[in-house]
Order: sequence, then structure tokens, then C-alpha cells
Amino acid sequence: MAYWLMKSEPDEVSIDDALAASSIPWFGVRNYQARNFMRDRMQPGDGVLFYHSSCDQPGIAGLAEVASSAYPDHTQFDPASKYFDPKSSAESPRWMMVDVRALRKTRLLSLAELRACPALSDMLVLQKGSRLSITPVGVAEWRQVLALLEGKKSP
DNA sequence: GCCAACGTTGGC
DNA sequence: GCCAACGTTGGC
Repeated sequence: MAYWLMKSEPDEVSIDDALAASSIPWFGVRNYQARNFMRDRMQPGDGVLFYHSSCDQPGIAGLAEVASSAYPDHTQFDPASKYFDPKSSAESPRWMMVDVRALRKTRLLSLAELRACPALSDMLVLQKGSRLSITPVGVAEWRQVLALLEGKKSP
């Protein structure tokens, strides 16, 4: 059982969009490190912090879980998609994705509030220059985030 | 829109 | 293998 933070632009897929579906395919990841996390380390049932990025209020917007193992991202084969990759092939797909099932919407736990919590200072998503759309979350960090969502003071 | 930081590409 | 140029991310 592992924990992850996954960024989504709410203009594309928000937590509300995700909750409206039984699960959503996490298409469009075009970064090798993020792909490798999905392909090599994610397991169905892993916990996911659903993060809204590139928007007015960036931060954690909900809780989710990994709902499948990794499989090829079909958008890489679609010339009409902005995620089309001409260098990929059906025989050896370059990009993978998992399905993610949203569990519940939370209050918006803002990036500023995350940064203000000393116990979360090592969180990968908070590191300077971090742009990875998928990052592993430590169990202590996961518990701390849940505590913040419940309104408890950080220690 | 700006820009810092990072990732990828491609010539050599 | 180096590294400059370019493209992308994402907060502000």
C-alpha cells in the first residue's frame, strides 16, 4: 500500500468530474518519471491526494484511490489528441496510465497551507522547482494531510 | 503574462 | 557524452 499525489488541471478533470464517474483514466502523462511511478510502483488500492494545479486555487481538493494497474494511454495513438506521440507505437507503447477512482471531495487544502505545515516540508510536491505531476507521498505525510483536512492543528 | 526550474532534443 | 537551445510546468 502506497500513497501518491496526482495533479490535475480542474479545467480538464476536476475532483467533481472525477466523482461523477466511477473511475477516470489518467491519460496525458508525458513524463518518464511519472510514467514509471504508474507502471512500476502503483497498485490498485493505493491512496491518492487529488491535487488541482494550474488554477486559481491550487491545492488538494479530494481523496482518491488507484483503481487499476498500468495500461497503455490510448491518446498517444490519436493524431487528433494533443497528447499524440508520433514516436510511440502500438507494438511498444511509450506512455502508460492507470485508472483513478475519486472517493470524496475535501475542503480545498491550499498550497500555502501545505507549505505552512512544518511536518510536510519534505513533501516532494512542495520542493523548489518540483513539476512532477505524480509524486509519492510518505505515510506520515499522508496522515498529516488527513489531519489538516480534518481541521486539526499541525504538531 | 512573467519567469524560474526542469526535461527533452539534436548537433557535434 | 556534452551542452545549447528549446519547450513545458505551474505558481504568482
